[in-house]
Amino acid sequence: MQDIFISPLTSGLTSWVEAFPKAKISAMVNAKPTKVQKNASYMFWLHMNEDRQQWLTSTIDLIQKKYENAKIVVLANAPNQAEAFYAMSMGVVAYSHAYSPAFVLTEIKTVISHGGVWLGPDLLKRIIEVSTSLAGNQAEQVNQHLKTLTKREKEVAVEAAKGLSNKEIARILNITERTVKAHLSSTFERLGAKDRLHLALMLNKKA
Amino acid sequence: MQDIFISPLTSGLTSWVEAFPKAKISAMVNAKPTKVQKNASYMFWLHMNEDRQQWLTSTIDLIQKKYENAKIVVLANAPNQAEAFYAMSMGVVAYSHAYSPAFVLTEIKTVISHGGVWLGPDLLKRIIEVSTSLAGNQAEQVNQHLKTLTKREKEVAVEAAKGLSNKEIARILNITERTVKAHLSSTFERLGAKDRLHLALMLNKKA
DNA sequence: ATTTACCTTGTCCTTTAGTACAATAGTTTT
DNA sequence: AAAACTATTGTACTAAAGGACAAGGTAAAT
Repeated sequence: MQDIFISPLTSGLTSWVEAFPKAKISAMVNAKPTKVQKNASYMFWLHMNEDRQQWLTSTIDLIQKKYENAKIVVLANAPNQAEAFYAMSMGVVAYSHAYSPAFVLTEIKTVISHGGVWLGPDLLKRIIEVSTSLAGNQAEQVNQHLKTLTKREKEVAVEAAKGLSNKEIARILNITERTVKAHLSSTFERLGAKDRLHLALMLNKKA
Repeated sequence: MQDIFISPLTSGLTSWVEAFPKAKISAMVNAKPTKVQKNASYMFWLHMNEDRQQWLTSTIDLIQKKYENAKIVVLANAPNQAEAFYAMSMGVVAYSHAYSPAFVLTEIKTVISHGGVWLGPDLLKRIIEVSTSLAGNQAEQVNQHLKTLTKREKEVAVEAAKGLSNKEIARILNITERTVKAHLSSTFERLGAKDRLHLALMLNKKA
């Protein structure tokens, strides 16, 4: 696998060289690669200075168009979360500090070449925090709530949380509006919700 | 670093043995370790069968209490996202399939021992999708909605979306309850919301 | 100067929501 | 078998919510 560092620097950082002595370093991606072997695989290490999101976007686009299956890693001078998210959403498979020591770089390469994705511990931790409080765990938390309810209460609760009125809920569950109220009342009590709006907020929670 | 596999199996899977021939395998964590060297570092590989969340929780707790700085990895027979999130939130530093090939296990160990955190590509991809679509997009969409409202309507709307009653909103905005209703009514019309619950769902949307 | 958009508040009325107090009947647990 | 939990529905009442109709005041745009 051929490593190519794209950086404004004329010579690579020492850690890069240490990790990958045979890597190429160039200022920009060769749009018309002279010899793109069929089975050759490329790993691009994009050196990211601040305020180059424009450049990042177009460069990644270019690489993805010209080089099939190329792995793209972003090395940021000043890593930041938003940029990392952005890069990953474009298909970048690793995001790390430009001054990461050599062993981290080789580690990254190991992970990447096995089809993995690499993020520094801090970032990953942050992502996990974010996601656990959001989507992933959301289902969990909702379940946590719902599991304290009886079967029927659950059914009523989820409909109510969608914004349906008691009458509508009654119709689709084929019970009386009064019964809906009964289930909702006990639901409120069990979950400590003040009313259906709070219930909805609990079950649609994003925090 | 001493590797300890905690599993109901009497002998480890072949990939485990291949990756770590010198690892110990035991059915449970030794609560009172006979010889916990000061500087010894331990890596626990918890083999997770389905429906053992209880066990997982208590085991992780136990390890964290008895072994300082121990790294904990979960190997799941049937990996699933919710469980992964849960485990990571408890401080587990890697989560993977129990039948991961040996090279993945060593890869995990490499990453972990350098202070990293390891997740399989699928899971990580999912996490990234989730976080980007949430953290980023959500605010956008809400703004989209809010910007069609007047200043005052906005203020009322956000309070209503939190679950406050008209009376409460009136108090904090220092206006009459009637005025709150007026703002809400026009808000409903502008945003096409049926009532305050729908408004809340719109403004708290997680998509 | 006139129109337009906001903010404010009033009264009146209808519809929902939610609770209190009860009751019947099936299921599960102890 | 008795106790506890669940599902169902009734009547009645209180309190919000939301709309209809109306109107006075301010500020900006035409």
